[in-house]
Amino acid sequence: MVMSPGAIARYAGAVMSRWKPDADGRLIEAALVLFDRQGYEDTTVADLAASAGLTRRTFFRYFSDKREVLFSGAGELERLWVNAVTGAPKGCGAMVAMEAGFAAVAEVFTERHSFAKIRARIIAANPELQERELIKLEKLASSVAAALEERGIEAGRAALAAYTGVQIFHLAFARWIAQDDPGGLLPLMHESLEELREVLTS
Amino acid sequence: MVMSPGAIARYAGAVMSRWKPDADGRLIEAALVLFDRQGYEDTTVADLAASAGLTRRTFFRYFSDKREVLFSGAGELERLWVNAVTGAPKGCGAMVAMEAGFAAVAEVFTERHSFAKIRARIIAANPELQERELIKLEKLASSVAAALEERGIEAGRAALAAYTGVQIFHLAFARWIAQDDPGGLLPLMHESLEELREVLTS
DNA sequence: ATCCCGGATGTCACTTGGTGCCATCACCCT
DNA sequence: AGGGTGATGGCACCAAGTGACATCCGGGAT
Repeated sequence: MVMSPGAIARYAGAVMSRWKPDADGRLIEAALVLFDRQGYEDTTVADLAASAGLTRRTFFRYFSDKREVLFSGAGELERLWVNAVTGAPKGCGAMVAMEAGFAAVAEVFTERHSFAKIRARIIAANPELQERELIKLEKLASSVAAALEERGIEAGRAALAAYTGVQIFHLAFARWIAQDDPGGLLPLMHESLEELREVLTS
Repeated sequence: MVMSPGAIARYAGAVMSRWKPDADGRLIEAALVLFDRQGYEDTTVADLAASAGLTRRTFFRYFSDKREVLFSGAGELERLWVNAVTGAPKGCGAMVAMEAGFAAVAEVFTERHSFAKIRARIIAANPELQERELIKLEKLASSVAAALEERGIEAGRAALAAYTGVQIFHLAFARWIAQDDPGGLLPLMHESLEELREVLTS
């Protein structure tokens, strides 16, 4: 299981507090287990909260809604990608800067292949969750586009590069989930991008 | 206002029935007006139903949920695009077949510019509606990909062409909404696609 | 030691979206 | 005349969110 920021902080020598530590992490863990076992629809927020030793009201203090418990990692992903784009070698083109994000993202996912598989299975089984996933990708693309603009790339080209890059990531991620090699995400992204270049120019 | 299928059928010589005709059309109309005037969140389904002379329960017989009342056209859009792809000249490449869809889609939207503007304003103001829009585009892309496969195009290339085409449509549509020329959608789509080719190969 | 403050949690009431079930009631067909 | 049909209304109910307030313990200030 991936540790939440809170979990790490408390693990690192914090004193025993009044409440069991890592409430958000426990909620995420409960969600993964229960959603996968009995389905998203058939799991109530009260179920999740009880499984984590909390109440409904407290769940909504950590996550703005029931779907969000599966998407807490989206912010981190966005930060990673944006930083990679921002830190790409000065003067390189839009797509090259974009691809710097590929590497950063692929690396962080290699240790989470089995986690990602379960999560993907849950999401694939429910349209509400797919909607949330799509809007997270949209947000990601728009942030990456902003990072490209920051590098002096014209807005239109930045948007095209960013949205296409995220689209490629999405597709490659789906292929990566469907296979068994946890390290194969980066090559899949590059292959997909090459394939797109081919399709567009043929 | 765009007439719903029911409205057209009844308009074409149907006899007076027990109920006021075009219930779904009235609900859509009410949604456009009320969502725009007082916001999506601050409009209840009961408000919409009352405005159309119906009850909450009846609303949910026409639309599976509150968001869906703004997306009844998605099916028609998908049919149009898929038919265009299927009917494209035999033997032409993936992207050329895709672009046949561009023309079909652009044409149907030229008469709905002001409608589309209002609708876009409503959607832009609410994340729930943006999510629904994104999943409709996803569904559109996947159907177009299937239509491309039907033409003998390999699955991977079909997916890339379809998702990219829909992405381009999405971007061009946003630009079209932001301007005043109701006929300019098709050129915008082609320009955006050309721009993408340039970004990808530079 | 006492007091107070702050922050994480619990409790409760309430609105709204969404659904299942049954009643109604005009129209149509035989 | 009578029965079927289909769109609608009414009602009860569950689950997702939300706002307001109470609680309760640890830590710091006096």
